[in-house]
Amino acid sequence: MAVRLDDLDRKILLELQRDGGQSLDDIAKSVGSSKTPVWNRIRKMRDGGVIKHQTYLLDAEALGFEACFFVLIRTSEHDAGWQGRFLNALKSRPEVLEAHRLAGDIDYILKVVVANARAYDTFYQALISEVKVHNVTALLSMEEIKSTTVLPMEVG
Amino acid sequence: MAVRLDDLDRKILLELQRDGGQSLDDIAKSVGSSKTPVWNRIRKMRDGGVIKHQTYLLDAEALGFEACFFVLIRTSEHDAGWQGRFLNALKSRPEVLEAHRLAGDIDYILKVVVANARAYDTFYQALISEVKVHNVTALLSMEEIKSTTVLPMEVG
DNA sequence: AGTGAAAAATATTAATC
DNA sequence: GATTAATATTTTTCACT
Repeated sequence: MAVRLDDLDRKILLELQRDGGQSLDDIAKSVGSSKTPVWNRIRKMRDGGVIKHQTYLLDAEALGFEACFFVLIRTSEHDAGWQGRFLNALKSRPEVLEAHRLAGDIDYILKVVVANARAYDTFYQALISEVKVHNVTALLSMEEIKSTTVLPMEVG
Repeated sequence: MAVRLDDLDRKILLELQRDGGQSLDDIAKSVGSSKTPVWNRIRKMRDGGVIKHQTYLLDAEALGFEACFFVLIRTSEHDAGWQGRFLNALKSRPEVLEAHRLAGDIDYILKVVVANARAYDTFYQALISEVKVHNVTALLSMEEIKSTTVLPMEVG
């Protein structure tokens, strides 16, 4: 791990996460520094891979994505060929916003965002026809209570 | 919902999500338009709530957050008082990046990001001492296969 | 490593078609 | 509503401490 961060770095990261549209001047003021050091630190953290990228977060419902499912998957197949095909299937499908390989008796969890339950079923049928899975449980979100991308960093 | 989007709007949103650091000129070029209309549309979508906010996504592991848990919660209590306290507990804890109320026999799912398993246990003990829950299952992520905030929009 | 000023690039507004 | 031009802001570099 090459990049070492101090408290000022963490304050800057917190500001960038909180509002990525601020000017350097605003960030410098918030963190008690000035423009150039803030800029140098941001560049350092970007080059070092601490900052992955910059994006705009949209309102899924306003765009017609009314259904969010968490999908729990158990599989009996664990060979490399199956796993490769499964991973490719997940990566190629834009409805899959997140996918994790798990410890324990559930093997994978997915977060799938689609227009409605019918669209989920289409996704599901396509997935299981492409790769064999032993058991699938879909959990339907009724309400998004909280959603943030801000990591729980501690600053002095 | 007041905001009606056409194909150019969706192309712009896709670019903003893909790389939120591009200049208006670059976006205009990508979507086949010019600066001013792109800017007007972005403002309209921001004012209309389609664009929620702008942020920087960080590398959790580089910052020392090595553990990600999905937490499945069943509860026997469903009265308003309990629910209010539970929601406040989730919203006030920065380790909880996502929380959804579910349909079906599992009532809630959380995404919790912490430094390590010990930090998760601390979080868990604090949570259950604050609000009573019937059953908790923690799924530990071994590997993040995919992670994106880009919604699966279709453009012409 | 931080400060302040200068230069370059970009965002924002306005005028024009 | 799009295009181009004008202005204001902001980013980026640089010289100095």
